[in-house]
Amino acid sequence: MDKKATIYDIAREAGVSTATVTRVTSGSAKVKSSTRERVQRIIDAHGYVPSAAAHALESGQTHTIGLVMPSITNPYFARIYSTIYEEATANGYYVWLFQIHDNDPIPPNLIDEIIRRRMDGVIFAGGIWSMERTGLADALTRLKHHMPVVTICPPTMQLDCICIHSDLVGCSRLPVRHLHALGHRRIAFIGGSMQLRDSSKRGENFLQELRALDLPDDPAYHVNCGYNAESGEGAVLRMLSGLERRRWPTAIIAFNDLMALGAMKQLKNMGLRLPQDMAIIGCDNQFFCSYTDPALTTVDLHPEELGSSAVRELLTARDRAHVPFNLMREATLIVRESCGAKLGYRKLSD
Amino acid sequence: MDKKATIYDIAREAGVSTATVTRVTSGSAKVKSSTRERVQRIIDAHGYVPSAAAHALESGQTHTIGLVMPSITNPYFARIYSTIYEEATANGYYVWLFQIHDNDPIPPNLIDEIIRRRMDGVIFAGGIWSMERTGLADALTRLKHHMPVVTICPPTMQLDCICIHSDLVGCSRLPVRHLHALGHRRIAFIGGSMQLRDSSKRGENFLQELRALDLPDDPAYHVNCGYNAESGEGAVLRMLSGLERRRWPTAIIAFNDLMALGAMKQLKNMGLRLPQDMAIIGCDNQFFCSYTDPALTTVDLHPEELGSSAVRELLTARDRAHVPFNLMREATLIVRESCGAKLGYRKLSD
DNA sequence: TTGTACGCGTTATCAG
DNA sequence: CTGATAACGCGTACAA
Repeated sequence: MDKKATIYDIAREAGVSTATVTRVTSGSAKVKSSTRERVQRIIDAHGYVPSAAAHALESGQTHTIGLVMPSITNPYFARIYSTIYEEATANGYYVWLFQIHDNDPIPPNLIDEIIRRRMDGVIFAGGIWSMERTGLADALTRLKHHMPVVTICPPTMQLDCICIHSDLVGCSRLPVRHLHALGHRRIAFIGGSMQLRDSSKRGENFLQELRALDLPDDPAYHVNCGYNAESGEGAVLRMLSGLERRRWPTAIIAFNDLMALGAMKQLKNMGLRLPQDMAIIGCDNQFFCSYTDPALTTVDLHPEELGSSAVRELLTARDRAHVPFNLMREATLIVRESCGAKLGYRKLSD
Repeated sequence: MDKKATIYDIAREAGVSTATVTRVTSGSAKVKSSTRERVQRIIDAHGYVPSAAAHALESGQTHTIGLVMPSITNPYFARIYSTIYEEATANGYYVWLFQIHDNDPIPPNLIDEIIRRRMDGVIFAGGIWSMERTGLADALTRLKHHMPVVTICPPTMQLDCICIHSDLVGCSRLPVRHLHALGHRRIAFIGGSMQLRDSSKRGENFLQELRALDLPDDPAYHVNCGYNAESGEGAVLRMLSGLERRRWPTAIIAFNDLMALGAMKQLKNMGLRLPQDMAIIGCDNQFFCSYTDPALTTVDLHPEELGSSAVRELLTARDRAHVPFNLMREATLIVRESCGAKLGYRKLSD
């Protein structure tokens, strides 16, 4: 951590101009090979590396894209981050991750920071619940003034930017149809922070699907809560203990796999056998789905593809006119054992 | 994305000098309040935010710390990242995450990038397996020339920097003693990429613990493999199918919870009851441990505390002489149900 | 309380 | 092939 050499030091020591040093470091222009070697030797001796700040100042580019999302402690977001990182790196960009907390407003100085750093673009990713976040719309508006913005979220708000999202309809339809085909009639839905019948696309779609199949649309079957394993436990407990046994649902669709995990634990604690007494479906196809007992049937939203598309759209956004648009990736049902489909199990329509 | 206003534009439009604009944005020095308001109005109108690059160039500080670690797709690292992020943010620093791939050498241009960006410090975190990574020592040496470096890893290599690590002895001792106290005598160890009896502290400690308790130290009980759930499945299958049933271990210690998860699945597939037929202990105390069936007994290495300590040490490193040292956080055994301790279950010493 | 002028480290342009 | 020099945007002495 001695005082670091600058391009001037290198130039002076090598007896050349700074321009020539740049020519060597950037590798591009023609330099007599003897000069190049001499300069390179000095560079190596000092461990000289050009400063990104000075370069950014001069070029106006930082080769950095910002990524704003909830904690990667949630493995769904970890997957999105990872894929964005890979795609960006492959294109010569670096990703800078900023975390926001669920239910908290977007910190205004976070937005400032992204602008201050003059990033070349930003991706906002967040589940449906965060889209109603205080300050989101303002944040995007400010950001859009400075750089291209891509969001990974349901197109429920008019965000006026490129929006890449998963298949919210399929995400509700697939599990409902699957359960219906297996003979289930009383199907419950737990999780999310949405108000069903209100703003949430996901909830709306679930209800719509139920109605399309002529299934009971009992408010007692909808538990509105968080989206982690603990909420899953609580949701099941609250729902079932508030219901006579004969009115219990025979299947539960969870907002995500985390909730399903909690729900399964609670159901087992209550002495229910899975999938015989209760079928369950999660969402996200997380790594642990194959390892639950029974293995969890779930919906894959293909977050990896959302992430890499987001990067590609962002990186090409500069060359296009600003035309906001939406892109959707279809959902896929991953059938495992938590509904009994593979056991040939079929619920009596009781 | 119009051309962005610079401090000059603001100054000109407000009829003041750039110095005054700085005084307003930095909020510090005395400015006549009428001037301040006028300038601020122009700033707001343009959405002007000073450039970090220019600032960094001028101040020599980026308020950025780099973090290099394996994919946060592994929830253990996700936890470390999150806590580092929080601690850094609380101190006015931002964290820039760089991912390295297991078993790959450290990409040299990654190191260049960190130096180029003139970060104020770097934290290297990585499990024991990555410490033998090609190029790690070189990378650290280069980096140390430019900025303070803190590593979160076992102090097995002479890295000559501040090293924060978890309790590798306790991490082996705790589970072995626990199982021993429950009556287990044949204890196996799966996972990691280490060569037991060789470089790995973790493996060494396990063997040492076995010997201290006079337990059989059978090479067939040590399966060297990866460290994810799939490896756990494979390890169990390979180990048990290579052994007559009467020689099977009665307990398995897994390198981490991921492996334990896979192991449990495989054990159940083979028709074993947990914990009656096989006890199992993981490591890391990940969120899913409470949700496995049976709930997984594990060791908590307190990665959160490692992370926040790392940040604190890094941020104060500049003010101290360069004295490399090690810091250790003790491990804790988290007893759940996968060994039967809570059921009062006690293995016959067969 | 405000303004002037220079340095921060690079790259690009233009001239040689 | 190489060198001089002007930006790039900001903060900070120093002066007024």
